[in-house]
Amino acid sequence: MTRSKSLLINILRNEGLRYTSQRRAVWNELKSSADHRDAEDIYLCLRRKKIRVSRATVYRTIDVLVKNNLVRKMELGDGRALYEPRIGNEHHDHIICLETGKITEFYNEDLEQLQEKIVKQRGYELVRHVHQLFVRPLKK
Amino acid sequence: MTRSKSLLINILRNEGLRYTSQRRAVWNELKSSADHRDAEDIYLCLRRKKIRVSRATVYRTIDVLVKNNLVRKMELGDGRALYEPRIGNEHHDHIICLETGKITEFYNEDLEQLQEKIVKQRGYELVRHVHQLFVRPLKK
DNA sequence: TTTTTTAATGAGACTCATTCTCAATATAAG
DNA sequence: CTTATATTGAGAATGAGTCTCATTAAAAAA
Ligand SMILES: [Mn+2]
Ligand SMILES: [Mn+2]
Ligand SMILES: [Zn+2]
Ligand SMILES: [Zn+2]
Repeated sequence: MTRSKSLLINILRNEGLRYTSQRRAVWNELKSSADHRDAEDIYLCLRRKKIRVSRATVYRTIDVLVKNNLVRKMELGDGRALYEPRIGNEHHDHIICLETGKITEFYNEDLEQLQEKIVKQRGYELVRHVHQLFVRPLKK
Repeated sequence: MTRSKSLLINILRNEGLRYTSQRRAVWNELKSSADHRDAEDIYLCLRRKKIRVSRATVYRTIDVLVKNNLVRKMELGDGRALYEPRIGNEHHDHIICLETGKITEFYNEDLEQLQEKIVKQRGYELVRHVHQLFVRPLKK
């Protein structure tokens, strides 16, 4: 709590930004999320908790958090972006069940290294990647 | 030419759809594309060639083509979807250069199989996947 | 071929997530 | 406490894509 509060303060200070109640609230909401959430969901949750914040500020704050690696953005192709906190949350990719909508996380070292190898071979350096596996439950 | 024309006719017939000049034009435009193109680009190219077609029809036709595996849809997270023909074009994934915007294609058998293994392990069957590597040129 | 049936089209209204504008407000420095 | 200015909220704007509906054109029927 104190840990991540000072985390946010430091990031804001570094960027020359102010530590406001809205930014604190958005980060609190996001960092305590178990699952992957969209901006509207965060906005509505904060409002329900009587926290005075606007959609614009939710979007603006999320941008700051993403830019500073506190939050990861993910797009599944349905129009709205999902977000998840990155603290205590190692890199992983996602399996999305087309039937239930359930999102499972996975991490595979070989896969990660293969990617690095593939881009290096072509004279590139890997900056980030998107890897999503859309699946259906196996029927037996 | 006759080959892919009858390809389109058969697909339309199968779906109980009509073979129209607009559908022919959109498919012709798309199938002869070397690179990855968005709907607006296709719309504008057809208009420039004096082909009478509307945006709505371009979108509707692309949907038919995607649904029938003549065209692949891809989203890079910048808001507009890109499309590429699938005939004479084996499965591949994409490397996107953040500096130049250049899109390179790659295919790696080990990677494809790893994905299958990963989802099977979790009781799923892989339906489709998105794999994009965002890179920067290696400076030496 | 001509007629009939019905799917397809075009123009533009609409949607919806996200971004922008700008006057009012709050933060942090002095 | 005062000042300078970054931040905020309300709602307008944006933009890719979808929808509506009157008109047009395939293609089946005659
Ligand atoms: Mn995740
Ligand atoms: Mn490609
Ligand atoms: Zn990964
Ligand atoms: Zn692949």
